[in-house]
Amino acid sequence: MEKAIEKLIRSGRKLTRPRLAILKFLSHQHAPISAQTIHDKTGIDLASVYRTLKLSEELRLANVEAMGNEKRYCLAAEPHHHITCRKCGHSETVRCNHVTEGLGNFTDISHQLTITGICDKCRK
Amino acid sequence: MEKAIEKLIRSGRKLTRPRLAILKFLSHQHAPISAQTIHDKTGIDLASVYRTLKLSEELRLANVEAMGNEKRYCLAAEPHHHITCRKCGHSETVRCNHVTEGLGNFTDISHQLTITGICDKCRK
DNA sequence: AACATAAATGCGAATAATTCGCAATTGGGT
DNA sequence: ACCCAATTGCGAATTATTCGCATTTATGTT
Repeated sequence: MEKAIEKLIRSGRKLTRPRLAILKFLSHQHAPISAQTIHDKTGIDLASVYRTLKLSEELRLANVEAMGNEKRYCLAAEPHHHITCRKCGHSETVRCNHVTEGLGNFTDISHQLTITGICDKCRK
Repeated sequence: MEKAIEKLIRSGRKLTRPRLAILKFLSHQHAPISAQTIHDKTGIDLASVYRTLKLSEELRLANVEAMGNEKRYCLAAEPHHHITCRKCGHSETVRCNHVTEGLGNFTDISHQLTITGICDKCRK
């Protein structure tokens, strides 16, 4: 989380109470989480949650994935992804060696790997 | 595309005109595309486009990624992903060896890798 | 080849997700 | 402690996605 806060400040933004609360909250999650849920759990205004998440995406403090019809976020800290059960939603962590240098004609690479499967509890 | 059609039929669904048109349209894209765009270009009713895309996601005929605030789809044909420029949106294809067998406690794996970067044209 | 019928479409209306506008507040420098 | 641009919170607006239902259409059967 420290890294995210640093980046935020280095970008010239203010480290506000809501932003800190959201980053802190995100840092405690073990699975990607939606704006609505962050709002529900932290009480921070939904529009502000969206603004912070959008900013976090831009500054790449957080990664996003499409789950159902909402976006879910997690801190882009250590190289990792999640694998999520398509039946029950249970998530586990998957380590990964991020590619960050270059790929083809592209530089400044960022990536998000969304993995789904069926977990052992759901496998009948 | 043939593979997608096969899967669709094997699932017991009808191979309808709109579904075929959408799959065909998707198969011609070189970058993931939104429901709205499919509707615009094919004239198929937006609700039907959504229904077909949702079904395609469920049957895993197509992969989805979150781009901006809409979902974008591409056929889940040969193992590949896209890398997209965060400035201009330009996409290129990235080959990949899909993991499909098992990962941790999970089976029946599906994954979607969303990669962004800055393309050479945008790199000043 | 026409028939029956469950599945799918198209349309309009509803809901959910996300963003906007603006007055009030606040973090970070001086 | 003061200033001021950045940010918040709220409500209203948009945009994305889904629903309900009458009509149409694939597909199996005669």
